[in-house]
Amino acid sequence: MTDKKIDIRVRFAPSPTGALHIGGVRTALYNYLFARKLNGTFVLRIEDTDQTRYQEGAEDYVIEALNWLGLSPDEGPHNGGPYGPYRQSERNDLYVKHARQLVESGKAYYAFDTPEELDEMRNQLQERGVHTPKYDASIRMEMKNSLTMPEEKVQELLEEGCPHVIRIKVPEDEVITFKDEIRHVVRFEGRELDDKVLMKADGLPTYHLANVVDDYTMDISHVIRGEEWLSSTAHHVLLYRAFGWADDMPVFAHLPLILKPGGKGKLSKRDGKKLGIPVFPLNWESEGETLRGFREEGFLSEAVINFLAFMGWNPGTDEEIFTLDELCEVFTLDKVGRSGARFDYEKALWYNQQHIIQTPAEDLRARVEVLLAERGHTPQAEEVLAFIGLYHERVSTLREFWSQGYYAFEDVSVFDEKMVRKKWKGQGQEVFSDFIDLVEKIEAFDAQEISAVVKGYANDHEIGLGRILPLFRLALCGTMQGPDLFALMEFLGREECVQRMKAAPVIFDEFKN
RNA sequence: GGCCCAUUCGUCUAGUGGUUAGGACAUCAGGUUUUCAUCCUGGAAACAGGGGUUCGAUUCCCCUAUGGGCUACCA
Repeated sequence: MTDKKIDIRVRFAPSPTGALHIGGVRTALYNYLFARKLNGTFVLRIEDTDQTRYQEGAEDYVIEALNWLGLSPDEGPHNGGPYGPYRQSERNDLYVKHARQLVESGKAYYAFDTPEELDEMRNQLQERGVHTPKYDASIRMEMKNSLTMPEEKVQELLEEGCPHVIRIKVPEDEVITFKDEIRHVVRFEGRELDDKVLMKADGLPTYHLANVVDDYTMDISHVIRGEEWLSSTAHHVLLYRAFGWADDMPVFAHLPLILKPGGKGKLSKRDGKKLGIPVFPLNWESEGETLRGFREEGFLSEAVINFLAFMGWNPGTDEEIFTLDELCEVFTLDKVGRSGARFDYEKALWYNQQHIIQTPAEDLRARVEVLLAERGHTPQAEEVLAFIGLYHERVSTLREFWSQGYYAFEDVSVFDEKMVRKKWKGQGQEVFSDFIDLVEKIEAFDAQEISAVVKGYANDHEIGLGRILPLFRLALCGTMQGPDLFALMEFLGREECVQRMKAAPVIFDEFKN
């Protein structure tokens, strides 16, 4: 390694082909943690070399997602930096220059084969019994390229604008080995590798070329990416060698993939829809449908981070709950695992619950207020805080503040019919109106006082709490689940409580019929 | 099919040449609670299989099986 690589520089390099999915977020996270831990630089680079898959808004989505998660890049297309531009579509001159250089030095060549000719080649090879036909050393001398055609002819074709690509000329008898931080030494034989396209017919580079040129010119010290890139790393190593940059190659670290919860294969963007779970950080509108994100689903970014960090990494201790800052302190590449991890939404919910509990109500307020405002409620800050207090330890997502506690702001819309039938009878039913009168007369309407009065009365009249309290709850909430009854009554206030309790018998009687 | 990577409870994982193989989620059973949740206690639950190496392998090596990735002018 030369001197210029002593600084830690890592990059996250998504392509703007849609919403960033959770596997990409995990890759970004590990890059970020690694950079922070070692006082390095975290670069965002947009790999938009595929015009056909480009999607409007995807780049903004990536940046918004990273910002929400707290993984803001130090350098990138939106905030610049000394190594710009950070969009590959704006760096094309660089790729063209380097590709030509490779052709001139004999490490790459022009190829003029049409898609039809390539198909034909593959078909022929398959007929000869080759399972995976490749454009490689064994066949390249039979194709239409600058290796097989006279130089004048090549020049002529180039000048008349004949569609062509540039392919790497893979050295047949070279052995490619490289050290992976996570998988140790990986080895490939040159004869197994195909002559990958470096520059496409549309004049843009493929991932392989752009990636290597950018990582080198941006002084990237560590390439931390998904395992799906492990195989093509062989080509990347060849490219570094061809350019004469072998001594400045970044360190590679290939992360285990995130797998589907139940089925086979890696987690895909479709799985979210199929399984009803979020697989994106933020909502993403596409073709008239909304793909749900963790944020909109009611997750705290810290919980998503914590959950993701533990998919393929662990701190080596029993501790499980970490903030982003804490993760930055303890993260190391050598604690990253090697095998794929199944996406477990249940565990994600648990992390979220833990983080919600850990977050002060005041810090939750803004997001809960949004939730309430969506339903037309704009209570005072103090009231929101009291509401949060009621449900703080009971929710797994922020959305559950509403689904569990809507009746704190609106009339009960659903009554648990089965429970009503079970409880609206006998002694409880007989004395219910006595309790309404009792509640109506409580002076200081706070949880402690209500509890004392109600319990005292029940005790004096030998009424089982189990007969009367469930009716209170059903009248006020419609459900048997919920926070402490007396705290809830305090929140609702005397007037509201009495009103609901007076209305209840009529509703309850209906269920009886 | 070929190449590459991997393999500890259902899931995420810790771990060591000699351990009662540890934790967490989920699950089950108790306890607490006016309910549910939280919380507490406890239970069930794993080293893929076969060969080696070794006094001894879950741990090291090989093979098989299984899983995953790649195999595009996509990244």
